Amino acid sequence: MRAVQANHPSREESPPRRETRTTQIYEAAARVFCEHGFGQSSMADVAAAVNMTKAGIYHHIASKDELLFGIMSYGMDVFEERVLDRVEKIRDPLERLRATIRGHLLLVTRDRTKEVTVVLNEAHALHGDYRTKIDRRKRHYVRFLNETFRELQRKGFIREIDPRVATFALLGMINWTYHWYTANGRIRDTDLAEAYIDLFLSGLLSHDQAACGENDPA
Amino acid sequence: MRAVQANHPSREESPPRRETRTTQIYEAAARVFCEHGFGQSSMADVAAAVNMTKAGIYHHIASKDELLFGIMSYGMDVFEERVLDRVEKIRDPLERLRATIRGHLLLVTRDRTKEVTVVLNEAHALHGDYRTKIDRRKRHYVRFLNETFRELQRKGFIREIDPRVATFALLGMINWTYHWYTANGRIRDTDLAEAYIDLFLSGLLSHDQAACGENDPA
DNA sequence: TGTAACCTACCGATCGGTCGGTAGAATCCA
DNA sequence: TGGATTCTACCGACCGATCGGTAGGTTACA
Repeated sequence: MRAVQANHPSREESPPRRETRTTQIYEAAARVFCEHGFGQSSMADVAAAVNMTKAGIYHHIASKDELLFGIMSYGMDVFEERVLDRVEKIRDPLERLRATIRGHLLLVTRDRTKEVTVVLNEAHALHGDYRTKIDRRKRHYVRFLNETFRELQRKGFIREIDPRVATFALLGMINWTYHWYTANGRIRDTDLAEAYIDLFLSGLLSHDQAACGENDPA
Repeated sequence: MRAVQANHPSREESPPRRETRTTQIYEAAARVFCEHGFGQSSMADVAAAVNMTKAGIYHHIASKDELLFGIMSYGMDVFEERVLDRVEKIRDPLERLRATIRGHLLLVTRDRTKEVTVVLNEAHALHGDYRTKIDRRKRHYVRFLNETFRELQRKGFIREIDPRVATFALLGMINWTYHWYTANGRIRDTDLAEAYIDLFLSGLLSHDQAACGENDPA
């Protein structure tokens, strides 16, 4: 009943999320949904992941759908708080783009917040109002990227390319990492971020043929 | 009983898939799984999509899991037949890469075969032997890309970069398109393919800036 | 003593899957 | 040629299990 906006963590509070039982449920549910998918996970699975009974967690949440929405809302909260809100303030569009790539990628690779991954993975499991609300926040980010590319183009930093193509190419590169990246593998996430920035801005081809030669000594 | 390998379309037959009832079920199921997700779709939904009863479709398939595996196998068949098998023969690594990007992207955007999308979307819904088999085929493609990047590097066409990073960046760009691309939108898929090739190889920066522009203000 | 947190026990609905049965086309044998 | 037989494709009815969710009691703490 009440839970929808009362219980889910509000945006004003800062990164160290208050550790209530409700947030524990959110976190555990995010892990479960992430591993098996929303449709394949039962509420009993979620309950077991927090060492409670199914009835017990229904004291804290209103429904399975609302739980998913709460998780995604929190995922978007984290993204906006830790990435979008900060980079939007950066004046220089090129530096803004670099900071965005870095911030967004590190958020996805540092697996603390499975909620972010759920946002990417279970978009089609949300319906109605819930879907609309999350989509609106996503679209804001897409528009921000589009606008940044347009500005870069106006100022002559980047060559002619459809901003939407650049936007979705970038989002694909970054968001896809949750399919393959493991934190304890051989690739450090900070290295990956810089490699993606470099790859996206300068491409893959050698610059030998360019007049001034390359400026990054490997 | 028998269905597992007897019923799913074999690889030797060419693109125009024989239109049996079984393949109709596969196609309809792929559409349903694609729209609502595997876990959220019931066998009754699948049955309704081919105008049959649930009992009726169980005459053609063995289980829901086997149906998913069959769909993914067919998706991989199509990908290998129409893309991988062809580009593997190309000698020149740069042209091979271009052809791969083009082929792979057009397969994802031309929405004839929802089976390919299911492979991308429902990987975690498969288990055991089924999972292993699909994963092996995917890994073959990843290795092919890795190897191509390594060859490009050896021959000096591309600059120093971890081949795995390049591989997954490329896969992300391409595979992510099914999240946003609509065939009847304003972007033609053939244009998108060339734009991706260009973006991935040459990057985003204007060429006059790329090489001699400012040093990275780290 | 009140209230938040949590439990056991249970609900109706739906799930994946199976049963016995049947219409109609194909096949076989005389 | 034609009746008997078999096979393919399918259905309505149903199964046990599990689903999301709830009613009402118990416990712990203020």
